[in-house]
Amino acid sequence: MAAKANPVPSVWAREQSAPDQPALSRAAIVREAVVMLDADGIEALSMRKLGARLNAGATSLYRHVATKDELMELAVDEVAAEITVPPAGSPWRAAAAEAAESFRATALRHPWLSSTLGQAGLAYLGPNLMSYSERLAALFTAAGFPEPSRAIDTLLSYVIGMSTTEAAWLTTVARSGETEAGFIARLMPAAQQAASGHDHLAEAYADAATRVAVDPVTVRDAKFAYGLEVVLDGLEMRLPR
Amino acid sequence: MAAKANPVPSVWAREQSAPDQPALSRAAIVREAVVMLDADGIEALSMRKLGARLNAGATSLYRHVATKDELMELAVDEVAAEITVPPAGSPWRAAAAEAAESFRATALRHPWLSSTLGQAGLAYLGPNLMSYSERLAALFTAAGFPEPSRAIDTLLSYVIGMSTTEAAWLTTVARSGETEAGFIARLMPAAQQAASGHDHLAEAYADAATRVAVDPVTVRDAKFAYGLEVVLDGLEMRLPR
DNA sequence: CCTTCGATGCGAACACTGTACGCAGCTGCG
DNA sequence: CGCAGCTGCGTACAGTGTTCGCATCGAAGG
Repeated sequence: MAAKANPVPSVWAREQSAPDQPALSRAAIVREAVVMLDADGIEALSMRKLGARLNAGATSLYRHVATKDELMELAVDEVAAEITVPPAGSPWRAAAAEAAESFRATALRHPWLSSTLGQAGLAYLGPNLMSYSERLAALFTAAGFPEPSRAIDTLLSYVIGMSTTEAAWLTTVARSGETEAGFIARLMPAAQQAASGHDHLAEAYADAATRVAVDPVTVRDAKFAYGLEVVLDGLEMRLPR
Repeated sequence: MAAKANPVPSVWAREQSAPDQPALSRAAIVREAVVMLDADGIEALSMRKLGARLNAGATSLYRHVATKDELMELAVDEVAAEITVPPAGSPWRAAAAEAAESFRATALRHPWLSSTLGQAGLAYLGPNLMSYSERLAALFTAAGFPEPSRAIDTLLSYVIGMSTTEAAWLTTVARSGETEAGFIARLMPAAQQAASGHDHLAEAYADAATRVAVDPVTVRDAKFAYGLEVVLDGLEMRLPR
């Protein structure tokens, strides 16, 4: 490995020159990548297809983006701008809930976000992610948390975990071409059979099946809300009284 | 490649099936896949390399496994057997904490587990995962939770979210070839620069840097434990008294 | 004993992937 | 005008998952 002056070369250090928009630019590439990711999922994005979508050759993209991983990091930061956090000083609990719900909404709008972010650890340092973290830190500090970063990590872990599995589920459903309720109905026999011999599990599946048949979206919303309240209750206990 | 094109076929030259290794079987394939995943990470596992490791051609594996995705599902279920859950009726809170910690330990032992599981949604129905869910359901039901599956989903979301980012972090560190503290020290300048202008963030980074320089493992353990207590506190409030 | 048959291993091939390299053409500056 | 550097891209390489048809082989059936 070549030793380098800058210890950790970051995408964000290199600034893009021309802010105008000729056909091919980093901004245009990232924007189109997000469109493709949203439409066809993470494994449908290839440099060649992305290039074709931009009326460019595959290898032309490498003039503006060092590698595909870097492109993914840029795409994550692009959509991270959509996550909102109420200003510091807002009533804490409602504000935290709002931030969490905004994260979930963004993650469901871009189903590749959660898993990509989760697999990145803390290595993504894009400006939008940084400003997002900063706003969260400001909110929790103003609320009076003695260890705001701990509280934030807890909330984010819950939100990321729930959003990742939810997004994965929705992706699977979408790929099946069926409606969510229909897909569940088709999956049910296999699930029931796998659960045979496991009493609690079988019962839970049966319950879920009847409830979900009514309105899967509401069920998922309620599930997320339940866990969110649990975490917020736990956090509130850490606030100095 | 240098397959011995033996010019003089002889009964004696032909090596006999050695008993040293079991023939190709689904179990052997999955076992070796887990070994490779643990050693070199998820993107280093290819059907060809796995076949070579088993003294078999790449395509031979397809006699026992339908697809690589199916192989991953089998691998997940294989290591899922390592996660322990205390028997139903154990003191609830300690038992739940124990189950969560066992999950985390398994996820860190097999850093590909969390992300693979998260991306699968609820589609994995292997026997070990089912029995794991069943034991959790039994534990939470016995504890008296009115909606055990909700409580379980909450706890699991937190644990999966935290473990995924932690495993990703450790993978990144391992790939750098440095010690964890050393990697952090090298990453710090970039992080500080990215955080410039974000006051709370910069302070949080500075705090983390000094604390982590002492012992990163303890810091991560404490971080997980904090969030776990938060979630358990929130859950305990849902228990009828 | 010989024959048949299903299961198993595998070499070759296909359609992809990410990316390095070197050559062309354009643009803007001296 | 000349030239330097930026931009696009065709080609190529080393891989990937997976399909297909052929060879082998152990056991079962006559």
